[in-house]
Amino acid sequence: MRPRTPAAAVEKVDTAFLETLLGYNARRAALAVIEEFLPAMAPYGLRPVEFSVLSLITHNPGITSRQLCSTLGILPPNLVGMVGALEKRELIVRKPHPRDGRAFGLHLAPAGQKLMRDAEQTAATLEANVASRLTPVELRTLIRLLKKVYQRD
Amino acid sequence: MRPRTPAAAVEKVDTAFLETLLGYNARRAALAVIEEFLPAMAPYGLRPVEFSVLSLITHNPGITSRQLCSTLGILPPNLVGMVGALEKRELIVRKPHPRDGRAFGLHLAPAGQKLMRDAEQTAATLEANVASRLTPVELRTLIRLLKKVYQRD
DNA sequence: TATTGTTATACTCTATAACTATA
DNA sequence: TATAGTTATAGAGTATAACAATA
Repeated sequence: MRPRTPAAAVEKVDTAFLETLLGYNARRAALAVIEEFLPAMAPYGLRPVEFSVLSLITHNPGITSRQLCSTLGILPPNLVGMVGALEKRELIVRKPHPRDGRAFGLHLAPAGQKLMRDAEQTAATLEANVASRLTPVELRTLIRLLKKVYQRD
Repeated sequence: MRPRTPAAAVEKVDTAFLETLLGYNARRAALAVIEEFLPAMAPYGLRPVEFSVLSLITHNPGITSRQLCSTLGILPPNLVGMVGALEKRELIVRKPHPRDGRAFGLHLAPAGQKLMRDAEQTAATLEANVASRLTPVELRTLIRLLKKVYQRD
């Protein structure tokens, strides 16, 4: 047996094991994309979750808070302040729900419509930039496989 | 033009646009995997980041806090408490760095070695379960593409 | 009885500024 | 002058319990 060098320094960090784990890689990739998303959405005053909420309202006018929560995995108490703030900024309006007196239907206000036209365009452009590290086929494959991971059947 | 139904209810939420965005899909997939990771690591008293830290120390004995931070994207002030707690649990030990008097080399203590043998085995098994939603080829492809996204060149 | 929206609150995670000791 | 580790602290994100109004 060769005597071990005591307390040797690490020159290059070996991440081989962590890189075999899907969770590690998915989290690092998500953080890398969000890191670019943050400054791109800052001019609109939107953080990622706020963008997601407004995007769902855009494509689902009349959606309720409850539906937003279950779709995005947000807890109801944590959505209250966000919806309130978006309403205060006059980006959305709350209308009575047609069939459920407890709920409100959320709709884009005119300012919100204008904002989201630009913001979704910016998001799509950003997507193209991030995707430039991949071929179009690779990006489609990546998104398809990610969906298989999180879409429970 | 057909008159719009005012304030109609949303029956099924349309997530088509968000699902075109890599960041949205990567975040959802990462959360889905971590959701399974949490209870699997709970018996070891490890949260995801603590597992990552211990795994890096396992495969890089003598690694410094600074190297852990830059590898995992953690800020130094947020690592101090974690390293202190792991040391207090006698999972790791800090030894003087051989060449840098400011730094410490982090090493697994005997209890940490035993814990990580089991924990990394559990992580690998969990990986196989999550991966059962994908074929082996799909999993390899997915991890390769995720690395392309977050590994800056 | 169950659900929607809400308040209050606590806990975790992440971020910034400033200090010390060593390089 | 720059860097490793640290302290204190602030902010963002996420969690549970409990309530009023409505289903």
